[in-house]
Amino acid sequence: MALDKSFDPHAVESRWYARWESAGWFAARTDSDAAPRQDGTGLPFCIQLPPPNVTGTLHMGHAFQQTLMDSLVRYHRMRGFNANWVMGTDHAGIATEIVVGRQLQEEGKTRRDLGREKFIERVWQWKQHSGNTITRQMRRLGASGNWTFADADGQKAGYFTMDATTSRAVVEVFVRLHEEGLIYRGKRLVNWDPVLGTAVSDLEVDSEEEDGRIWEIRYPGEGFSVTVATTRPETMLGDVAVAVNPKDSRFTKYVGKEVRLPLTERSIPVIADDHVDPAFGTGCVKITPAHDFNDYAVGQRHKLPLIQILTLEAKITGGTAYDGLDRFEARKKVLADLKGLGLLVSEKPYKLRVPRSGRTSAIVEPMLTDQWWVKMDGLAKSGLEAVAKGDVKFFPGHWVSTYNHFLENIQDWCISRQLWWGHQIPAWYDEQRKIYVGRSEEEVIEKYKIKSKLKRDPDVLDTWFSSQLVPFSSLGWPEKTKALETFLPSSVLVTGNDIIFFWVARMIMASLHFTGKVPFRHVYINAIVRDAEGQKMSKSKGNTLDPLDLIDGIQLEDLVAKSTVGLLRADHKAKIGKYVRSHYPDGIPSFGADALRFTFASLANFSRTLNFDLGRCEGYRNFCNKLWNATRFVLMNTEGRDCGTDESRPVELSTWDKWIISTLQRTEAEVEKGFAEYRFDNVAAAIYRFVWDEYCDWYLEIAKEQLARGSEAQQRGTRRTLVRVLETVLRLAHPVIPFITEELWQDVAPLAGRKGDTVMLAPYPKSQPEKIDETAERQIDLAKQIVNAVRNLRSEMKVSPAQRVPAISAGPQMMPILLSVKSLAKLSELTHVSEDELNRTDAPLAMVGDIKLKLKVEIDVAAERGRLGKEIARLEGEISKARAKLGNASFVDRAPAKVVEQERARLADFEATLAKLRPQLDKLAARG
RNA sequence: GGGUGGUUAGCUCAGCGGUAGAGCACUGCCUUCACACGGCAGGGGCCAUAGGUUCGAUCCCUAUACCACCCACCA
Repeated sequence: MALDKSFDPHAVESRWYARWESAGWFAARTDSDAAPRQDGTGLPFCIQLPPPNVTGTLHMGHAFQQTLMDSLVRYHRMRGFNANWVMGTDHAGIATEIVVGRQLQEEGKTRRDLGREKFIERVWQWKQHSGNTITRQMRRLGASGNWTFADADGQKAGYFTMDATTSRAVVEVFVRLHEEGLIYRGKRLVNWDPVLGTAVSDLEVDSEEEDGRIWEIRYPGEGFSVTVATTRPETMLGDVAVAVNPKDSRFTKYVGKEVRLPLTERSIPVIADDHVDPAFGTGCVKITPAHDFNDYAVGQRHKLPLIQILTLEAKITGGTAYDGLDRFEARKKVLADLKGLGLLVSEKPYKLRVPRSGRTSAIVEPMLTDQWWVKMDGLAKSGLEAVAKGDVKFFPGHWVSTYNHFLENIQDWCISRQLWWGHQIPAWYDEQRKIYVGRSEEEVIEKYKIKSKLKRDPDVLDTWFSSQLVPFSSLGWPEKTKALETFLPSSVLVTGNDIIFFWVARMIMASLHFTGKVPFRHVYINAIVRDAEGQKMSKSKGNTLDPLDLIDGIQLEDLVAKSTVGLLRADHKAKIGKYVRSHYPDGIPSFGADALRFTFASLANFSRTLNFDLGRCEGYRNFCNKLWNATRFVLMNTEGRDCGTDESRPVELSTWDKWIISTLQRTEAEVEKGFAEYRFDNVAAAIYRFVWDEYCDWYLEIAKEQLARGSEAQQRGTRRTLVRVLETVLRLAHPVIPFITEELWQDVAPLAGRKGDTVMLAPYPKSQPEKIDETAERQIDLAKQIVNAVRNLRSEMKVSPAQRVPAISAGPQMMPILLSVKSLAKLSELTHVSEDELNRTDAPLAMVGDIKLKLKVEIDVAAERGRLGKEIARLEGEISKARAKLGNASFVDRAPAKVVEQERARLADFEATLAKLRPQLDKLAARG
C-alpha cells in the first residue's frame, strides 16, 4: 500500500481507536490466569485514573496527565505486564450540584422548588446525558483505558463514584470508622458557604489578599474606654469580650472591668489573653466566639458565652435592630450608627486575606453548626510512616515535604455537606433525636431494636470521602476479589500537586486503614500546564486551549466565538476576542493527537510548571511527518523485494548498518531509563534524536548509496537494516505516539518478518548490549566528522550544493568509510595522496584528527586566509588554556590521573592540528 | 511569618565538579527522485549577584535579589 505524501492525523486516528477498543486490547486479566508467568511476564501494572468530574470536559491538564498515564500503560503492556488502567468518573458533589442548580435557575426554579428526590433524579438524568463527554474526549487522545473494568452501567466509562459497588464501600467505611470512634458528630465552628448553604472543609477555602478596610471603634466603660480594630464591624453585635495582652501595661488596669457594647444593651468584660499582639492595631481585640476561629478559641479559654448573630444565609439575627439585614448591609448600617454615636474612631484602607469558598467564591463565614467529623491524628501518623518508610515514593521527591507538612498539622476533617447530590450519611435519628449509624435502616432497626420512627440524616458526604476509597473500592472492596489482590497497590498515581492534600494523602490514609496496603507505590506529581508565556490558563484571560482544538484544528472565528461564549460583558468579550486574534491570527492548525502527546511528553520534566508552546507542538507535528516520510521511503525501497529475512541468501552488513543498529541499542536503553525515572522528556528526546538526527539524516542518506551501488548481499543487508530498525522504532515510539506508529507498523512489520494484529501488543524493544559495536561507532563518528568538514568547506567556499567536486586526503587511510564520505559529501572523487602532494596542492584545507582534506576548487585566497586564521586563533586559545592548566602543579598533582591524561591528549591534538594549519596559512600569506 | 521550586542562547527548557546543549526563532545557500511539515551550513551564552569549599564551580555550601506556588489565627 502506498502512503500519502504527508501524514494526515485525522484519517489515521479515526481508523485505529475503535479497532483497539472493540478488540478488547485495553483489558486486563483479572481471572485465575492473572498470576505472573514463569518468564516474568504478567506482573500487574496498574494505574488509577484520577476520576474526572462528570461535569467536566477535557482540559490541558487532563490531556497532559492522561498522555503520561497512557504512555506508561502502553509501555508496560508491551513489556508483557498485565496492565490495568482503571477508569472512572467522580460525582463531584458540589460542582455538579452547582451546574444543575444553574440549569434550574435558567428555568426560573430552585432546587428547593423541585424537592430533594426530584432534584437528584434530575442530576442523574443530566449525568446520563452528558456524563461521558470527557471519556469520549479521552478516547480522542488515544487513552488505552480499561473501560469495561468496574463499569458502572454498561457505558464503558469505568466506575462512577455513586454506583452500587463504590457506594457500598462508602457506607461500609463510614460505619466502620464510626464503630471505631474515628467518626463523630459535633457542634463546632465550621467554614460555611452561605450561598450554597453548606459547610466546607478547610481545604476548600482559599484566602486571597484583597483590598479592604479596617475600622477602629471605641467601646466606652466607666471612666475609661477601649478602642478595638476590626475588618468586620458587623460582628460586634456578637462580641462577648474585649481582649488585651496580659503584659500590655497600657491596658492591664482595665482587665476585669466592663465596657458597654455599643448598639446593644450588653456589657462585656475586658480580659487578658496571650493571643493579642500589643504591637498590632490598637492592642485591643473584640472577641466574637460564634463567628471567628480565633475568638472561638479565646472564648473557650475564658468560658465566654457564644452569641450567634448570623443565620445560615448570613443575615443578622439575635434581637437587635439589624435583624434580617444581609451581612454587608448590616456592616454599612452599623458603621453609620457608630459614626452617629461618635464611636467610630477611624476608617483606613487595609489589605486583608478574605476567605472564599473554592467553588462559589462566596465569602466564607465561620458558623456554629452540627457536623460529622473524621478524627485525623492517628490516620495521619500512619500516612506519614508509609512515606517515611518508602512504601510510597514521590516523583519528584521534594513533594514529600509538602505532604509531611500537611499531615503533621492536620485538623479533623469535616465530612458532612448540607447538599443533596452525593452519598447520604448512613445515620438515622429516632424521635428523641438519638443517633444510630448503620449500613441501612433495616440494620439499625434490627441492631438497636428500634420501635419509634426513624429519620435519616439529610446531609451528604464530602466528595473526597468517596474519592479517597477509589484505589480499593474500584477493585471491589470490601469483597475479597481477585482484582483487589492483583491490583492493590497500584503502580503509580499520576496527578497534580493541587490535590496532594485533598486526595493523595487521604487515599494513603484510607487505604492503609482499611486494607493494610498503600494505594500506590509511586506518586508522580505532574506539572501545571500554563500558556506559552507562563501565565495560568483561565477563561477570563482567553488563553485557555482546548486539547481537542489542537488535535482537530479550529478556524479563527470559531475559536473567538468559543472563547467568548457565556461572557456577559461586552468589553470583556472584546478584550478576549482581541487576545485570541492576536495570538492565533490563523486559528489553530490541526496537529493531531500524536503531535499533542509528543509535545506533552517532551515538556514533562520535573519542573512545576509546563509552558505549553504551540511552536513546540508544530515541531512535533513535523516530527510525525518526518517519521511518516521516512517510512514512505523505506517502503518504496523494500516492498516486494528481498529484505533478507529468511536468511537463505547471503546478507552483508556495512559499517553504517552496524552503526545504526548499535545506536538503536543505546536509544532503547535511554528510553528505558527515561520511563523508569518518569523523565518523559528524556524518552521523547531520545526517540526524536534517533529518528531525525541519526536514522533520517545519516542512515537513510547512506542507504540510498548502498542500495544504488552495493552488492546483492549488501543491498539485502541494507534493506533488512532499514526495515528492522524502522519496525523497532515504531514499537519504541508507540507508547507516546500510538496512532501513527500503529498505522505505519501495519505496513512495516511484515517486511521485518514480524507478525501480529497490532503494535500495541507487540513486544517492547529491549536494548541488546551485544549489538553495540564500538568499532563501527568510532568509524562512523569519524566519517560524520569528515563529511561535516567537507560540507563546511563547500559552504564556506560557496560551492553550489548540487556541484560535485573532487577532494584529496592525506594521513591515515579511511578505507571502510571512504565511499560513504564521497557520497554524503557529494564529492566527484576522493583520492588518498601523500602528505607532500597534498601540501603542494593549492586548495582550501580542513583537518579532522590526523586526516587532512583539501577540496579541489578555485581558491579564494583572502577567504581561505580568513578561515584558517580564525581556526588557528581558536586553536591557540585552547592551547594556551590547556598549557596553563597543565603548568599548574597542583592540578597535575591533585586532579585524577585520567583527567590530567585527557588534558594532555587534548593539548597534543590541538598542537598537532595547529602545526599543520600554520604552514598552510604562511603559504597563503606569502602569496599576497 | 514559615515552607517549596526557579533564575543557563531571543523564547521554552535540558545538563552538570574538568571542551556549555536541544527544540523553536534567526542568517545564508538549496524547488536534489522520503519529507519545503524539507536539506545543508552558520551566528548567538560572565550559566541572577556576592562570598566560600576545591587543583578546578554553571554544577557543591552560605548569603542576597528577583519570579512563582503552598501553608499559617494577626483583629
